[in-house]
Amino acid sequence: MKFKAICENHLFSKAYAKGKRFVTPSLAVYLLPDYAADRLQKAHPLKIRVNRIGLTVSKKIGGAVERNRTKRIIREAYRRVITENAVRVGYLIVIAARERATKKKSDELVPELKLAFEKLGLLSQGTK
RNA sequence: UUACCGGGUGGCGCGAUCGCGCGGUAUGGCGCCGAAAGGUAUUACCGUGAGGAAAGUCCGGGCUUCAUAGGGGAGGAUAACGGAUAACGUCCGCCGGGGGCGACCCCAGGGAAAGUGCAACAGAGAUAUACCGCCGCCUUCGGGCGGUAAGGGUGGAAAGGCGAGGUAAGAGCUCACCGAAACCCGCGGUAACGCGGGCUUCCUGUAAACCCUAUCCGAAGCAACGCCUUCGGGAGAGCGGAGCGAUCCGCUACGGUUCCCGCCGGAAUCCCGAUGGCGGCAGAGGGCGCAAGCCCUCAAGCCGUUUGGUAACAAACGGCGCAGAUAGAUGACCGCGGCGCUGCAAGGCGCACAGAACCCGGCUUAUAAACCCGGUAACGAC
RNA sequence: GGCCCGUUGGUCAAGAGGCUAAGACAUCGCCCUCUCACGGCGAAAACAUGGGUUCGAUUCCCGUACGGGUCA
Repeated sequence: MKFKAICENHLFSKAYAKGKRFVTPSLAVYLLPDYAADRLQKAHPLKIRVNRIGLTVSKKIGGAVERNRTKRIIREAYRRVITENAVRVGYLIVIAARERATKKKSDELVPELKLAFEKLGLLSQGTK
């Protein structure tokens, strides 16, 4: 399951400044409606609306190995959340790792991420 | 057995399920994003996918650009000698010095006898000196003048050490022995150097102070650079000569491998800047094929064997010939096994340091547990 | 990814081989004042780290750690 990544710095800044925020013990999630969603939907070969997602792991977490591993675990948790639940699309999602995330297994992050998505109103009513 | 010394291997393994990057084959779309260049799916299968340090960026090389011969200066690096290497500040051997009972380890290890500078405090005096002392002379008996580096004390360093002669007292002033340094001769060694002899001299330390000597070095770096795209800006100058003229020639401003000399360019239309993109970036050559691709050969490199060499290394033969991302691909989870710690046991906990970014050769630093080889000392046994 | 710098009290900083390692602000104590401020006097407090050169290193050389700048 692929997802579109955020790489521009200004989108991160917007998400931090204007987006809705929910913080769990090991993650901080920022959500902002994606103004470019319509344009991206047209660009997509299969005409699917997608969420754009950005991962932030600061140097405070550790070296390159630790940070890569943390990003992989968060990505795995995100993948499982969106396959097990129906998630509304057309948003910018920035997930920042807090210091505890390094030691977690991906099983433990799934409920956290799901809770955050629920509180932010990302989950639609119908189950998949 | 205990305590060490030197070198090397290695960097947990296997199997399910889900998932990722790249390449390929099929499937599939001809749409969409973008100003353009350019980019792009879905699904299935196959192949492939991080390190010994990928790190620090401390050296060396390839590669690329700077339109350009050469010489000099400045600046930088290195420093016994011989070799290895594409090259190195690396590696090997050897010499000298220092440390260790020893295996062995450490050393920016040229020149202080070319010149300059510096040596605080202490001390009389730091490259030159007379404070105390010793000796001679004078004396108003307080001391003064002269000689003296043997003795005292200071210091990291005080005119080589010690004995005899010598002297008023002393002094390499003279002599014997010892020590050090330069030079010459002989022997050994490719050489640094070592040993022996001769002669001369007795000279503080510091060059990781300036400096001198020898050798080497152009500068920048893949964010280099090349091409494409769209846009913006600038320069196409002056003088003299030839020619009816287009134009040509010379000089100058100016520009350039950054300073100087010299040389080149002095307008081929060229230069500068911005925007985004592709290449550089995954070796080279050949064959087949419309193409995608497939096959063959060879290099760099890696592994093994043999030969040469004390060794670094070289040569021959055989095999392999291997990641290419762009918010940055190897993960998650489960089971079985391995090793270590803990525990009577069941079990529990842990398995390091750490992530390629143009590519190589080194150095330095980080690194859990385990294994292998060679050697030393002490003790014990035979 | 490349290149280039820096590190001295709590903070800003001078010192560039030897002296008690300046100075300012901040802190603390005393004086001044009815009290506070200002002012005066005094105190405490530092050379990032491991080696090397040197008689002697904060300074010179090498390594390490940390921090910063710059190039699209």
